[in-house]
Amino acid sequence: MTITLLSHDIALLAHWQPLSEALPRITMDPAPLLDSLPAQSLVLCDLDCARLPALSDPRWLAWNASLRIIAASSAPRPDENVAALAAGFRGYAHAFAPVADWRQIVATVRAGGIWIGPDVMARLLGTLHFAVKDVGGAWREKLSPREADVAERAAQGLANKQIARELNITERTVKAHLGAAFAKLGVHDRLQLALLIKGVG
Amino acid sequence: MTITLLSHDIALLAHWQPLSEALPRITMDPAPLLDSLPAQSLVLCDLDCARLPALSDPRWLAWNASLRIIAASSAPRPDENVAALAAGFRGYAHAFAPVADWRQIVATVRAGGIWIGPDVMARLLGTLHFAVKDVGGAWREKLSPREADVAERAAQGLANKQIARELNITERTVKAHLGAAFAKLGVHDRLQLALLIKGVG
DNA sequence: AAACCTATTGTACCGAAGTACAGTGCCCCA
DNA sequence: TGGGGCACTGTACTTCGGTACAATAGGTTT
Repeated sequence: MTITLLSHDIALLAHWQPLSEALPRITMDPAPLLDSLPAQSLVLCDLDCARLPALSDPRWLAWNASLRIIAASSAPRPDENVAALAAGFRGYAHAFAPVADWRQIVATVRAGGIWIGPDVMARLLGTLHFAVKDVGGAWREKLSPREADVAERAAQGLANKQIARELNITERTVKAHLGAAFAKLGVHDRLQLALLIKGVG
Repeated sequence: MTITLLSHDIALLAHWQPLSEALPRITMDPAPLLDSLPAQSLVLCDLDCARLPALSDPRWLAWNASLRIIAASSAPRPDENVAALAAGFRGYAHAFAPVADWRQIVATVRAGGIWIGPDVMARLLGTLHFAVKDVGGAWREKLSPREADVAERAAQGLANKQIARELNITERTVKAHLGAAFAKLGVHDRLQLALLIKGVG
């Protein structure tokens, strides 16, 4: 099955080339092209494309009903991601993501699925009050109980001094536990620790 | 990597056989088996399996925290799908979906993703679009474009020096933008900023 | 023209975070 | 009876983050 590549960025077209057997279609005005594609066609669409309707444009709903369009953004944002999915896009990813990732995304969509990144999935789950807070909780097993206590609080935004008070230990001990946690988890500071523990980033 | 197949339906086990190099584990009581599997194991679990806990059973949360379980149903229903995701399952699909589809689902989950069908995704977005958008995009609108650039990178764990290099500005300017972002968003440091932007905590 | 927002940079300072190099005491396992 | 992991603490140090008090310049609004 051929893939239609839709972008005005030569570098991006080159990046995507390995995904598509056919040559890219060159067009200055994307709308008529989208209208003319056969049903079920797979399309990679660069959202930075000139003359592209806004995601809120109802035409996207029509196109996405007959086609399978994956959105690409050179600067992905969660809100744009959600808007794209709401507009019916089958996926949303960084335009210059590794080709291997793009292959995976394309394969998922081709199989009738929707590609959704961990970032947006985390928001969805959080919004739904899903009790999956410890999915990805492997970090805890790598730490001693006390280290986990400290790491958890640091990841919530507490200062060392606050953690010390809360656990009835000195700030020095907090630093010791945190340092050990950094080493064991392969991070360098509490922010990276938080992103790891919270399963984002 | 081996895949554990969990079903009491001989026909289904045969259907899944091509997915797994190893022979299926035969068990009458699934719970102990799930307890004993090594972390990160990939499991295909037939929800029609006898003696399986209900999806609301908290043990699923524990299992899904350490394993990667994909639910299969011979009669998929959207509500069951949502319940499965809420229980932490990494995917939900028709048990006798084509093997090619199952391969795709397994690949997606193995890559750390969650496989979600188009129908449920549409329902999720239909009901949650606005809530998610609020969580995900509100902060950006409160900041100037440049402040948002800096804040976004800080929330990813980059140091001021790295951000400065990336945006071709001095570290001082990064600090200025960050300070302004802190004030506008009502936080006091980059960690709280990250938690706010990432929509966690 | 004045007021305002934005983007940019400078110097200087303070406190928090993180690390290096220690030490003590407890418990468990070989 | 060691050795090792864990919990805890100390002093001293460096680096980073954040703020205070500035300045310059381009753009928009009133």
